[in-house]
Amino acid sequence: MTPLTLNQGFPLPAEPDADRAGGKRRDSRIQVRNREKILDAATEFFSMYGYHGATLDQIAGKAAMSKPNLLYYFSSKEALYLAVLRDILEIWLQPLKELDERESPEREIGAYIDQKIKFSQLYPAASRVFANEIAAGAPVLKPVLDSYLRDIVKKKARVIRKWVKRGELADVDPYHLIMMIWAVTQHYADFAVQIDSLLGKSLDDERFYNQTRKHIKRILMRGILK
Amino acid sequence: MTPLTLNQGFPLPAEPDADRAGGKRRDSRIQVRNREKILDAATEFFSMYGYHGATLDQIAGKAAMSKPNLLYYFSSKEALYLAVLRDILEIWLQPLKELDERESPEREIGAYIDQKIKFSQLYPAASRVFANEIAAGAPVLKPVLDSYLRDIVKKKARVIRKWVKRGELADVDPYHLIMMIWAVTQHYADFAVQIDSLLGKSLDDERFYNQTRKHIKRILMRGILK
DNA sequence: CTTTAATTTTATCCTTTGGTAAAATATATC
DNA sequence: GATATATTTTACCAAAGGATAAAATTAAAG
Repeated sequence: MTPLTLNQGFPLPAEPDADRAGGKRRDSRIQVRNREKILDAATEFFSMYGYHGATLDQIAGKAAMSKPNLLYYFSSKEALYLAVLRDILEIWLQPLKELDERESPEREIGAYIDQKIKFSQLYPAASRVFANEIAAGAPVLKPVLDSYLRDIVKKKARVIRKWVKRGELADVDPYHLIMMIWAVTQHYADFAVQIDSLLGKSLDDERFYNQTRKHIKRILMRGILK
Repeated sequence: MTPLTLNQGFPLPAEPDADRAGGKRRDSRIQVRNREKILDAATEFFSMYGYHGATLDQIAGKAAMSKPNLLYYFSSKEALYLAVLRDILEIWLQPLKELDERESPEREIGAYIDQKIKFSQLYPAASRVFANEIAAGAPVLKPVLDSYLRDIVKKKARVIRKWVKRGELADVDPYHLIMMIWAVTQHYADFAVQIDSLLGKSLDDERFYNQTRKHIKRILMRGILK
């Protein structure tokens, strides 16, 4: 059970030293390296088995250390999960922040799609952890969605609306447009297995990656440009 | 742990009496009702916590019976999960099968989008279980994806290609098109929490449902029609 | 070198959870 | 209503898994 009760406010964006208890020594080389190894392993297993399904033994094993050793770096499974999510959210959200109303929508939205697809290519496991968290009802991320994400999206919706008003974009709903882009780009990471079954391809294949990218852009752009 | 080893062939489509052991009596009224209650409860919890995170106690509780009683109807957690997946796949796949090359792409693809969005509205939890299974690497469904689904999609890709050849559709890749439709329509079920955070709306709201449906169709259709 | 602090290992605990056994109760059939 | 069968409950078990304590080892500082 344990339906995750970490909603005690999500320190965002990434406060340095979020976990380490008191004011210990500074990040030793080994400290940094081990935390990274753990986070990588954790991302992999959380993405495969979800929060509940992943075990500290697996993660510790993959990170080549004992479970108590892992717990030396992250005080609990939940703390580790939280750290993973924080890292993901950071890179996941970055591209949206860059939408710039002073540029053309063609250029800006095109670049946005490119960046989102790139994220799916580079961090498919991270994408799945995120998807999992949301599908599970966002037990941990809910507060962030309700505040941080909400604000950014609202702001960017305004940018899109401006383009529409200027007549540079068809009359689309900004929110639905953003969600369509999210949906399509993330799909290639979250459903990679399915795509592999159907096409025998993955975004790792640079050829397929580019074909996918262009195809998505073409259809979406045709759909929204005037 | 227990990374799900049920890949011993997936009896599809839905063989009657897949689980019940020998040749017992026929489905009594109570048999049917209880199985249904269990499947509903299981879908809910699998969708929230994933296969590993959901517990038989939770599911049994929701279905208003004891855990051993549940195990009387489904021989194991895995068997239950499999039954849930089978039910989902059935309805998930149905609409695609109906794509008919003799009709216009506008009508057929439009209808397909409608049906997929309807599925997201009616069975959001089921959609999330499915998404979860795929994101987890499809430990159970992989064989089905590789055979059954693969064949159907291949067949329907041919239909789409025919439309392109006839000049009724822009030059789109059939596979990417199908996946875009899946991505966008499922997104509204799988990421419902996120949408609720950003918009305060869900597909349960008939108004929002229709707005979403029309919006998706408009953009996609503009993107692919000649 | 010592001494102190950081890191790792070993042993262990306690709860949760999938699953079983067997008794008890209900339901149906003759 | 007696007998057989189906359903449900109660009591358990063994394994897994998150977490802690404390000893052992390694690294750093003076």
